[in-house]
Amino acid sequence: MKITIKDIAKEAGVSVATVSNVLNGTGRVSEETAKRIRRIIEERNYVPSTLARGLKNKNTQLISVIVPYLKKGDFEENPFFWQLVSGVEMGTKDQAFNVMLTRVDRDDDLSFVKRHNVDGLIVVGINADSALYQNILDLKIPTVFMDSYIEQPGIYQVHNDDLLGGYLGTKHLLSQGHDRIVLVMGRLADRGVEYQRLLGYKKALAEAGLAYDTHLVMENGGSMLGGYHAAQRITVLPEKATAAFVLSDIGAMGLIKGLNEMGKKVPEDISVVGYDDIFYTEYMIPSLTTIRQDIFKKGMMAAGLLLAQINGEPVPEQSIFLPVELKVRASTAKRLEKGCE
Amino acid sequence: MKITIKDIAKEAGVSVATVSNVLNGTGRVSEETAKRIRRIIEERNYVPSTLARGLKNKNTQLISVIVPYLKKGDFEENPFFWQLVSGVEMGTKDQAFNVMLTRVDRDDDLSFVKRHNVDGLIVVGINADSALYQNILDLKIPTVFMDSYIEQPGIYQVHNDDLLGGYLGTKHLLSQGHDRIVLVMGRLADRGVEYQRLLGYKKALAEAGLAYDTHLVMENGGSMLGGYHAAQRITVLPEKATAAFVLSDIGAMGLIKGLNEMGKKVPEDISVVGYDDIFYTEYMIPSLTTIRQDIFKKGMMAAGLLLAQINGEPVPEQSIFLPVELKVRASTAKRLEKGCE
DNA sequence: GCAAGATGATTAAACGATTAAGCAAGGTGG
DNA sequence: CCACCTTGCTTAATCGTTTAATCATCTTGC
Repeated sequence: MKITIKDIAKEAGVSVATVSNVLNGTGRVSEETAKRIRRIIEERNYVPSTLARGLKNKNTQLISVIVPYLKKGDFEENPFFWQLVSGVEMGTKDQAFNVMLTRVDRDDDLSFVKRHNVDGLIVVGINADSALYQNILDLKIPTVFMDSYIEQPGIYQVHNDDLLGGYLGTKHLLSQGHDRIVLVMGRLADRGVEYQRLLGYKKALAEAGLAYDTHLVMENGGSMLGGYHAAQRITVLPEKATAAFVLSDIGAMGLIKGLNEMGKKVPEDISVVGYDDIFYTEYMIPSLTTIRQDIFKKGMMAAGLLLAQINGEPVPEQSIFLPVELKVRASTAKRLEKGCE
Repeated sequence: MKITIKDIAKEAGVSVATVSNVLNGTGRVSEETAKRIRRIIEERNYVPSTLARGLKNKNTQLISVIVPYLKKGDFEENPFFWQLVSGVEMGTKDQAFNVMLTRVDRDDDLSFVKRHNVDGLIVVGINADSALYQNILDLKIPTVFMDSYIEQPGIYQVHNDDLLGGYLGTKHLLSQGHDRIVLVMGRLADRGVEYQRLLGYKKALAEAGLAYDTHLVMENGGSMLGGYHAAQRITVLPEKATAAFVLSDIGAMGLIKGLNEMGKKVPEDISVVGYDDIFYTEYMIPSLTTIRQDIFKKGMMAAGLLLAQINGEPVPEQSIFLPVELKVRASTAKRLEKGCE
């Protein structure tokens, strides 16, 4: 049977109010009494219940990370999320907050937020035009969006500089002499992370005086399987391409696998750049040139931003942009003359 | 301001007890009143607070998954955990339970369990001889251990048949003509998953009439970096080995990378078998022969077992063993005559 | 026509904390 | 010496829900 504040009070010969006061450092309690109570708390290994506390105070020291399902009932394989969630968990650790992990589908209900009186939300990769987005806003609790590029004011957000990422990846390939660069992405949209990266891609092309060719942009390549299928599409292109920029590392992995099976060598025949720098890119064969974002750190930052909001601390920045970095590895190489046209 | 049971009661013109009764289906409420109350609940979008409910009932519809840190402050990169946690989350979904994710270090305190009145625990990969294990047992709440091979009776556990896995992997290599098979593992112990797999390895060797050679067993190869370093150790072996069985896929990936850098071809020069069948093994180059365990399903089973316990349902099996399966892919091949001695 | 049982509701205590308000005892100033 | 302030505690209400106990009506059987 769990030990409560009453037990402590009884043993110390004081009222529960006094115990509560030493617990919260409020009110006037003599040092002598306080010491005695603290000793008993220690001895009895008493931990106040957040349930009872939360009922009174309207806070639960619980935040929830909301991660979308890829497809109904299908789980998102991208290790990206694991790193992110690990970061969030890390970011809450020293503040005695705990993390609830919730995977939601587009039309899932969010009643768990009310039910559990969750203090705040970290939402990953939700499009601003989805019904889910509105449902989340309607909850009216502290929320941080990650990788959402929401334009509405007053929204707390954390992202990386995705436009720069798209630019750097493309620039790198251009600098190696590639001028027909396939862009493999998940879904072509007019917003969101992939859109930003697309803008970066276009910017780099424009700077190099190259035209933006929609034939080179391939959708449904965000997953490993999607990237794999993109390999075929690349090889049947009317005009040969010598490089591909895949907007996710897992997609890049799939693509390289597919190219391999079709007898194309990476990077000799075709260079590939990924995106994210998930944990194993260095160990791929060939190791993957990619745009690094510090995913773990991003999770920690989001947690920090959320907790500050919850604790009512002044939070100046409403939108945090973290840097990205080009990691050049073995999957990209100078365009060989033999390879062209 | 959150809407409470009182608001519903007032609007329906009844007492809160009546509302509570229709909420819980207990007590006698006329169909007419019940219908009216349900309508109002629907309209007002009322969700009862688990906080208040839990305070009275001693349950919170919250379970916690406890995942160990690899090192202090360092996050465990293995996507294994993500699949597992996803499985657990999936397994709780239809029962309105939520999942708290907690990464704990050996000496971390578990007070969050008491604080949040967590209903149950799913614990991954904790050794039975650790202090953490005792601390968890001392909490005296429903718990399911995964991959722990605890011999104490009365403990609920879920694992795969790791001995069989070790056996199948080794047998496969033997059947391809390899007779010096390196075993790369995390830590040599006398218990736990790796020990079981080691037993399987030994069993297969014994059946083939081969001696168990401790020089072939390499520790600290559980991580990607560990596997990478094992490559060197393998190549300097006094008597050449033509195959390696790595007890984790990420270790195998590291090993293959290492071998590659040392000019050794997989599988031509050396065959490699992994363990787990994490999501990308098929996309590795070469694709990885491995022992498949259905990690997602394991998570779901663990959740099911835990919830049954929490709900007081009769749970006959205290230890669930899930099958494993050998997935033969491209990282293993027949031993070439040129390769021996 | 009346006791007894059903039916459908209400009242009130309880869960484990917090916190405003109250109160007793000792100290201080005029 | 008395009013008043401190100090250190207690009392009691409250948070949102459940549930045992109670109660008022209405049926029903005899």
